[in-house]
Amino acid sequence: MAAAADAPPPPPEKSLGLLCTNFVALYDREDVESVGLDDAARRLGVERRRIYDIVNVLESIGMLVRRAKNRYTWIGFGGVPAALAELKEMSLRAVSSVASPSLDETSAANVSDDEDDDKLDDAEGDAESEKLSLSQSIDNPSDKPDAPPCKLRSEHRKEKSLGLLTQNFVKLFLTMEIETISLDEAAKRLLGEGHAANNMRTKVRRLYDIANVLSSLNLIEKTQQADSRKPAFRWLGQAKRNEGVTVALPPTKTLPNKRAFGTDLTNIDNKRGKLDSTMENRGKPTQDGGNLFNNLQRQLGQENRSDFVYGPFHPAGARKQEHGNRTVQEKERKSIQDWENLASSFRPQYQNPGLNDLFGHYMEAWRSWYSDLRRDRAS
DNA sequence: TAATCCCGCCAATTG
DNA sequence: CAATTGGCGGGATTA
Repeated sequence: MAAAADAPPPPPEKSLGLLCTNFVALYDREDVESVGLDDAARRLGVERRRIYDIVNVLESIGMLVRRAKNRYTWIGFGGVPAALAELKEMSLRAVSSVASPSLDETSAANVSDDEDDDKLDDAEGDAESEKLSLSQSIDNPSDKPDAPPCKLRSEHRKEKSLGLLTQNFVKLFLTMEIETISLDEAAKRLLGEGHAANNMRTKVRRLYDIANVLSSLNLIEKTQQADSRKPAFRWLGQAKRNEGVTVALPPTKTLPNKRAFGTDLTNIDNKRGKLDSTMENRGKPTQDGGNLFNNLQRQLGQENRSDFVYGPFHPAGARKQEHGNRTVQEKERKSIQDWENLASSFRPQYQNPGLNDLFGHYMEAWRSWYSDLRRDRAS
């Protein structure tokens, strides 16, 4: 019972969407590079489980990278373009079916789910390699002497992961011909052929979660399906079709173009819960120190002199009503295909896997030491 | 009532 | 083995 309760009563942000908004507001800062799960859970006042949900989808979008147990590296919105480009390319690549190269609809990324299927598609370009484990020989006390199509048990789980679902969901938007899609439809699409009725219900439930998070990031927006009144989602993010890349990211952070003074704190609204004081953002003087990733990004950004193009910022909670919209409504659509290049610049990084790994470990150590050093006030 | 989606049990995975 | 991850879906909330 240590007295001292300093931390202001952990704001009870319940909905995943708001939670995500707060999560971003909390870590999307120049001086942030490491994110600890326990820390996040504590700061946001929610159970650990919820943090996993957020972290998983953010990672699938390139805003975070897992560094170690309980530890993630914050990349921020700067990592989104690259991830999206990767996803887009990935889905375009998968257009080829089994044969007959001529005549293709280029429609839809085909991904299935269910029992067995899906060809593993790892996340963005970056060291990846999950197999490599020989110790994973827990199977087979009998039969299946050989089984080429035998998926690792471990993969089966990943196939249904929130992260993968998120990527597939996004891919859908990046390749679709229509601009709006309902969750039911999305679920149907993502479920390939195997109609499993009950399976679908679960899939949709997951999509609700994902949609909420993506909405809070302003990558999608809930609308009405053209004619019918079915709620649907519209893609707001960048990297659509073969166009350049438009951006509609929330303000705050990245590039000191113009210190947008106060005007941060993107958490408002309180649809579900009743009232909430929302977390307060203490203006922390960006003491900063070393920040490899952000620096790297800034550097690249400088090289491409493109900067971000902040689109209209949505109230983050703009569910449906939005009268009294006093936000700058610059529908300006600046296509910056340079992002594509930027994406390429990121990928190469370290060819040598071993080196990459080493570097990773080194970073991890450094990171934990650093974060440990400034474990926030509290003692 | 139907559309949403919070909550947290408990099974995989890791270390 | 304990701890960390995270499917999954019952059932509470809302629209």
